[in-house]
Amino acid sequence: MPTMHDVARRANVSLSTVSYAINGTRPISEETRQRIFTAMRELGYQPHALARGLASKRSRILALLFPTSERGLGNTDLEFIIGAVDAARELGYHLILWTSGVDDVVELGQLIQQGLVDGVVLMEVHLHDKRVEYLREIEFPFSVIGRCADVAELPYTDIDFEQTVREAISHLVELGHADIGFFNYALEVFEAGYGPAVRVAQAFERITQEMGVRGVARFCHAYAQAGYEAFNALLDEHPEITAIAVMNERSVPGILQAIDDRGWCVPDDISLILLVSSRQVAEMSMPPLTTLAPPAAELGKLGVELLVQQLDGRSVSASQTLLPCHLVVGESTGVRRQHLHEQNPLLR
Amino acid sequence: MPTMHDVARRANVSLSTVSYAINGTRPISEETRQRIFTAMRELGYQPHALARGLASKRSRILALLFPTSERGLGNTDLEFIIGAVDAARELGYHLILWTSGVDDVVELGQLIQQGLVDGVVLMEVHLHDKRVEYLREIEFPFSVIGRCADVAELPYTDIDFEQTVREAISHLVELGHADIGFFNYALEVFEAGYGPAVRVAQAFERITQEMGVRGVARFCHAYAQAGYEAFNALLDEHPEITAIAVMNERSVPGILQAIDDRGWCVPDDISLILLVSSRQVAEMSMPPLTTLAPPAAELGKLGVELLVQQLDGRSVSASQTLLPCHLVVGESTGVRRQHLHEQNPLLR
DNA sequence: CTGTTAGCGCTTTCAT
DNA sequence: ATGAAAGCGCTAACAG
Repeated sequence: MPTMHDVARRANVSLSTVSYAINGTRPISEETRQRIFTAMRELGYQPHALARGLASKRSRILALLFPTSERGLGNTDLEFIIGAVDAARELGYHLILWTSGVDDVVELGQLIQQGLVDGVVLMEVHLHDKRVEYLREIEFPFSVIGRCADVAELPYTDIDFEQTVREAISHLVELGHADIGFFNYALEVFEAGYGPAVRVAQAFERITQEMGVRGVARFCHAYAQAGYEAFNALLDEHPEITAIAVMNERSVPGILQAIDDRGWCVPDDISLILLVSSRQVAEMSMPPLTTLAPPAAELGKLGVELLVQQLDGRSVSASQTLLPCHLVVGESTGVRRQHLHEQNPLLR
Repeated sequence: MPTMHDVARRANVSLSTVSYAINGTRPISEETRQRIFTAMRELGYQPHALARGLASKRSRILALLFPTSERGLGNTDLEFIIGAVDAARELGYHLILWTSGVDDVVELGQLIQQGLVDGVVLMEVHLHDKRVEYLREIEFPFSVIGRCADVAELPYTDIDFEQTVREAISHLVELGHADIGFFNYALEVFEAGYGPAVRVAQAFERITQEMGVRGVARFCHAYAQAGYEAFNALLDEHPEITAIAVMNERSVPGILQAIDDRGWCVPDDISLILLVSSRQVAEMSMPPLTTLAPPAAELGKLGVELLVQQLDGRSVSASQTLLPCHLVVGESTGVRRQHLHEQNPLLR
C-alpha cells in the first residue's frame, strides 16, 4: 500500500507538497501538480483515512443515531438511512450506524469521546430529548431528523405535519366527508413526547375545526388487533364517521378486517387514508391505500447536509426545514356515501 | 479531552503501561492496574479510535456493503442491517454502511485502500460476484451474506432455501394441494445469477418432484400489475393449480386482486404462501398471509461474526452456515378445495 | 512487571 | 511555490 512518501519521491517533491496538492490547501504550480497526480495515479495511491483524521482532527466520519426501540422498524426507516448514507458519501463522509436507546446519553458520550466521528445525526428525537441536551451542552456538532419542543438554534429537518394533515383532510373533505376519525400512535408513545404523534394530533384538531368538519381522535397500538378494536369502538360510538385517517400502518390490517366484518367496503362505505406511510406499504393492501408518503430519503439526506454544513462551513441549505408529505391517491378514499344504517336503519 | 498521557501521569506510570493495561497485551500488577483504571475513570478517559487504529493497523471498523439497486428495498433489509450493527458493536466494532453497485469493484477498492475498514460484509452477492473475486484476489478479509456458486473457502451465511421450499411445499401438501404454482423473481434477476432466485427455483423443481406433486414455475416482476398478469396467465394455462408460492412480496397485491376479480377467496379457492418475506409484511395483507419468514437479523449478525472471526481469530461459529426460514401460518393457506370450474363448468 | 522510544501516515506550522 | 520538521494519540518492539 503506497503512502504519501512514495508519491512524493516518485514526483520528486517533498511529502508536504503532496499533502498540499491533495488538499488544495495552498497554491501549487500547475507543473508539479501534474507530476504529483500522475504519480498518485501510477501508484494507485489513496490517502489513509485514519492518519489523515488523526493529523487533521477531522475523521470525515459521521454517525447516524438510530434508536430501534421506538415503534418497531418501519418500511421508511431504511429509506432514511440510505438517503443519509448517499448524502454523506456525496459530501465526502462516511456514515456509521449506531443504534441505542433514545435517552442513553452514556453510550453516546462514549461514542463521541472516541474521537471517531465529527458529528452525529439524530433520528427519532423526542420533544424533550436528552441526547439533544447533552450534545448542546458539550457543544458537539449534530443535526436532527425530527425536532424538539424548543427548536431555537436547532439544526433540524422534519416532516411538515401541518401540511400533511391538511392535505389529508382536504382530500377527504373534497370527497364530501365531514365526520372523520383519526387513529394516532398509542397513548404511551404520545405521552413520551414522540414528535409525530404530538404534532399530528394538534394539527388534526386544529385543521378539522378550521375546515368545519368533525374530527374524533383516538390512540391505537401498532398491531392489527388494536386497529380492529379501535375501529369498532370508534364506529360504535360515532356511527356518523365516514372516513378515517391512520397514523400507524401496522393497525391497518385490523381496521380493514373490522370493516370487512361489518360487510362494508372500502371506499364505498368508509374511506381510509394513511398519514405518514410509504407508498410501498400503501400498495401492499387491497385496495391500494391512499397515503401521504413521507420524503424519507430527502429527510435523511437533509439531516446529513445540515450536519456537514456546520462541519465544513459550506452552506447547503437552510438549517431548519420542513418537508411535505406527498399525497398518493390510492383506491381507499372515495366520495362519501350514506352509511348503511342511514340507508336502512334495520341493519343496526 | 484527556489523552493516554494524562492518564499515565495521574497514575504515576509510563504511557505504555497504560496502553498495556487497556489492551491487556501484557501482565500488569493488580495494584497499578487499579491505579490506572481509577485514573481513567476520574478523567473520563476514552481511547482515541483513530490514533489507536493508526498505530495498531486495525481500525475496528467494518463496512457493510449494501447494494440498493437489486430489487428495491425490502422490509427485511433493515433487519439485516440492525442485526449486523448490533453484532458489530457487541464485538467491539463500528459498522459503516456502504451502498454501491453490485459489481462496482472500483469503489470497493477505493474504500479499502483508505485503510478505514478492517473488513467488509457483502450483501446480495451474485453467484459469480466480482466483488468476491476482487476481495479474494487482494486477500482482504470479508464475509458474505448469501453465497456464490463456488463456496470453497467462502465464509458465508445464507438462508437455507432448500429447507424453506421444502417446508412451504410440505405445508401445502399436508393441506391436500397437489398442483402448485410458483412465482419467482423476474427473469432478468434470475439470469443475473441472483442467488435466492436461482436456488429457490432449483429447490422448487426438485422438491415438488420428490413429493410427487406438480409444480409450475413462473417469473414475475416485483410489482402488483405483474403479479396480476402472472396469476391470470398461470391459471388460464393451469386451471388445476390450487396453491401458489410467491418469492417476491411486491407482486402479492396484484395476485390478490386477480383472485378477487375471479370471485375467488383466499384460502378457500386458492392458497397463497410467501417464500422469504417477513412476518410483518405478511401481516399487512388481508387475510394475513402464511409466510416463511427469513432470519434476517440473525443473518446480519452471523455475517459480522464470520468476519470478526477472521479478524480476531476468535472462533464464534462455523464459517459456513445456512439458517432456516420460519413458517408463520397465516390465513392464506387452507385445505385444498375443488376449483369452481370443477364444481360448475358453466362458470368458465 | 515496567519504562523508553520508534513509528503509524498524514496535516500544518514555520522557514526559505 | 516548495521543504523540513513537529506533532496527532496510540501500539509494540526493545530494553531492563
